[in-house]
Amino acid sequence: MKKRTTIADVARAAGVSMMTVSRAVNQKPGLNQELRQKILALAEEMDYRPSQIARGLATSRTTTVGLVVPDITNPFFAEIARGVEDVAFESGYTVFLINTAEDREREQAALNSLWEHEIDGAILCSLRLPQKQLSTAVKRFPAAVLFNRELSLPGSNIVSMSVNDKQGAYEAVGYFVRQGRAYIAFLAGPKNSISSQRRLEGYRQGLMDAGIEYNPSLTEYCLPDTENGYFAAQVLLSRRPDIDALFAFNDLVAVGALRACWDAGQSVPKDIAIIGSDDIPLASIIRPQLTTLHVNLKQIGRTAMRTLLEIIAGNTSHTTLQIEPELCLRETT
Amino acid sequence: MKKRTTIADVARAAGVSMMTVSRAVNQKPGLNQELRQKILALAEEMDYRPSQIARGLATSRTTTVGLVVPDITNPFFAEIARGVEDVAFESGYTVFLINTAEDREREQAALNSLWEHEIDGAILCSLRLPQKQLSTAVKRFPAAVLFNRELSLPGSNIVSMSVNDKQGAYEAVGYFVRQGRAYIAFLAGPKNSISSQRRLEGYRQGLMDAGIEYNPSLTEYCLPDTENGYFAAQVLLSRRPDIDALFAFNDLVAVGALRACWDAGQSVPKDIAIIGSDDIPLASIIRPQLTTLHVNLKQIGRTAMRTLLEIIAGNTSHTTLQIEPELCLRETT
DNA sequence: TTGTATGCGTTATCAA
DNA sequence: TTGATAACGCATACAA
Repeated sequence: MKKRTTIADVARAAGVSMMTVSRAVNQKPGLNQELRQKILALAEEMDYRPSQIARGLATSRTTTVGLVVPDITNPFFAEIARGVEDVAFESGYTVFLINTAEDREREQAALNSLWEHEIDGAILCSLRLPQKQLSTAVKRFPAAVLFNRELSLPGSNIVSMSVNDKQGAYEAVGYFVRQGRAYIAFLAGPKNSISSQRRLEGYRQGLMDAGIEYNPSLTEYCLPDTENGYFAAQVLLSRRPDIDALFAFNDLVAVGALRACWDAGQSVPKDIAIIGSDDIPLASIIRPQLTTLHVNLKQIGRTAMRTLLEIIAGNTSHTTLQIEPELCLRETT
Repeated sequence: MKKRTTIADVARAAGVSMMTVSRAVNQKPGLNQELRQKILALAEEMDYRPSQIARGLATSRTTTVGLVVPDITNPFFAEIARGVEDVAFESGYTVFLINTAEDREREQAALNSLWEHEIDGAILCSLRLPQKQLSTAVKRFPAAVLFNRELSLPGSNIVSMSVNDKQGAYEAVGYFVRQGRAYIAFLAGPKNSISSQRRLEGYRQGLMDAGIEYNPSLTEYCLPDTENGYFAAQVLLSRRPDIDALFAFNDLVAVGALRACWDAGQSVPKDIAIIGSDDIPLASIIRPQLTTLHVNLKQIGRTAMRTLLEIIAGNTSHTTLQIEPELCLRETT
């Protein structure tokens, strides 16, 4: 590894002071044009790159942000991450990625780590941490965007972004009801997930408005992947063979459920209709294509990062953002 | 945002010098046991966390690593990223994630950015940058692991990890031949991909050893996703309706090809057999399940990060690592 | 328009 | 076993 060229090296070579080099490099005004050009050329030639570490210490801005997700192998978060990183990159920011694996201790550790690294802001997705711990952790950051998790705090450096899960679930149930389905099951995802709780609300509301009584035996929790969706659906189907519709926590779970229906000899959508959530790429790759609640995930990521940049810049326009899912009809309903 | 507690604050509160606090916090020897405990308790109580920025400036170690991938949305890289991050997290490292979108300028910018942030090491996946630029960029890092890209350099701070793409392709072709297939096509992925070139070699070698002449009209390049795999397969099928086997750059492309076969009225595997690459989760989710070249992606990520840590620690055990893919027979052959 | 002094929070080095 | 001082590379505040 080569030793870094420092601002002092460039200054010496150019026969000027460090400050002059600093001004040239940072596009600051108050500096002769040709001198600026000369310094810039020299810096380029000497392969000079400012140390963000030193700069961070001097300015307490690090041009880094943190992105915390449960699991980057979940396409839902991968899409969001891509959107976040795209905008960050365009804006000169670098993003720390941390997976929490749905584990609270890891969440806490992630937050601590990001804090130690003095990030300029954080985008926190689907955190499970209790309100109090989350609150104190978030307050340490100059800026934060919370995705799928509310947090009412004084101060304008936090904004919450959420998918309207309740409304989405409500619409899914409504669609089933209009199809004449009567035994509507809910594969609820992780029990401590906020999204799951919200969808349960929408699900129950939907049933109620249709005059159907809520029955807990039609709800089953599971980890949000295909395999666990499959098992949970099996449990559901053996407990309640009369199920004729199934709303799933996400598309991964929905696909698992689809397999379970097949293996149980049920035809989809004839015997059982299925609606997933999120519209990840998989939803339109598999056959039958999955009816699902569509949201533009990459766009959500982009918006989250843009919002974070606004907070950092001190122009917080809003304190909460709601994304409305859209029922996308395909072949499983 | 609260102001950070510094080591000076703790030192003042404890009535000792900053160095003593530093020694306590960093588990360094030469310090009275009860004093150490007292300081640690105080630090905890005062919510003190060392600034990695300041520490980085003082030690020129930042406990950060960079991970560069073409696209985190591609499950292949998401799985690897998860493995990398898991090990990094266990080891107290935080990882910068950057997507290059298969774009050389972005690759170069990514490498520059990571360098500015003075990462301790980098894991670079499937870079497209020309040898020379890659070489000078990589030399700036204290340590680097190159995945699916060779680079022979003096110095022992670089190791290359590769999937044996050539062998994998060779085996896929061999399997087709043993099945009695004669018109074996290759959906080659991105033209400037190293993996693609290697697989082409294995593909040609496989044909040659079977006494089949290589014909360029049976090879088609495409971006490595399902949609582009679909289109490329259509091109292939209309140009050569006699195709009876198809080896794909990756599973995403293979699934696209599967659809194209169906839409062309071809039955899989009866009329056309398909073998994918990588064995991403999708491969066993779709029906028919995809025959593919299996590699343990998460494990690759873990190994990459462990290797990087070894280099950083100065115990480089090897300079190249080869991963052997394993033909995993499922329902498309 | 350019330069000088100072500090950011931490650790290395040397001294006590 | 503990502490004082310098240094890491850069930018801010102020001076020339």
